[in-house]
Amino acid sequence: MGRPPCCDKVGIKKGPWTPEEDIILVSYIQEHGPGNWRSVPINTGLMRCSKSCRLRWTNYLRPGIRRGNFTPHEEGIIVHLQSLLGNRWAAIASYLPQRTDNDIKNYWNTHLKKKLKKNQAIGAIFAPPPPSEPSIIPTTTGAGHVDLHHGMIVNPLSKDNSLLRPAASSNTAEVTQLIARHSPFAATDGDSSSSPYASSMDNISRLLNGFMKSSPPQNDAADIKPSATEVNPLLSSFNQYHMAGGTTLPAFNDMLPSPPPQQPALMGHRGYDEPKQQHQQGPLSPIEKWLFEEAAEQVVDLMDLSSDGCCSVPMMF
DNA sequence: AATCCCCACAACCGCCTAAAT
DNA sequence: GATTTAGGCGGTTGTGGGGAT
Repeated sequence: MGRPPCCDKVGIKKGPWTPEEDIILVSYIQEHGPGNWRSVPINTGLMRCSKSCRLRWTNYLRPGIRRGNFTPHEEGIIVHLQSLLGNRWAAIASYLPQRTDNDIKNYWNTHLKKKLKKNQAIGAIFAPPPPSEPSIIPTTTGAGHVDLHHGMIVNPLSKDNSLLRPAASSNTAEVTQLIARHSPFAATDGDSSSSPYASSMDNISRLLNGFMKSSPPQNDAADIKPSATEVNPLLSSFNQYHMAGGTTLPAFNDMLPSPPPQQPALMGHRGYDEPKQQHQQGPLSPIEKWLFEEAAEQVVDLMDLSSDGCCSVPMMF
């Protein structure tokens, strides 16, 4: 009794969103807040299905997301989390609050997977890994990882990830802190994607600037800093909305102490109470902790090496 | 200059889950 | 408890841009 596709109604527009549609959507959400997506096309007159509206918002228009230009640190985090969680992009994205699952997924598929393959090949020639090393990192192309609870290899692509879940989220606070240690966000300015259109805050402010001519020049950076709200009136009003809803647009560091699901306040707006099935909070076992920290250090270090454009050291992936 | 090919990414599709009825 | 449906997520595809020929 599958649910029929929501979008096969006649008259539903598909394909790339236009700035005009974005304006309509943003305006509506600014007024009503995200959620109740079914009513969005009805109330706005957008010829889009609700799903498309939600996707457009969560992946591109939602304030606080960065697009493109993944830093080596982010790459490291993604690679590591992917090895831990498998292709659970939403879960991975929850640890990179400024990134969307779609973006991470795309980046993985187009860049990181290739890197891994390439460097795996190089590694096979130059630097065979010690056999006893726990293979929770770039072991591979993500074809397997160690289930921390059961000490077994789990295929993340398997439909049944149930074994993995507890391990992956056994202590999200610690995981978050660990990642925070390597977090690029506090210090690094991400610049916005080079894409011509469709870039989150850039977009929104651009859209809004159409209405508010007096908008000051803004940083190219799409990253959210507290000051961004001062220069971006829309963002400010978004913040007001978020505040009203019990959330705000915190700097990444502000979010760190609280793990998912509460952690990424932004994530709340995705609607994704990510790891729905997860969050069995509990202390990391010593081995988990060791594995995780060890792995993260290695990945981050390696990513640093690889980002230097230095080829003298064989990389892990 | 024209054509082809490859890559990156935005968007769609279909399945799953949970909430509502 | 069964059914319906909105929302969420991961996989996949379509398309435009840029580089190679």
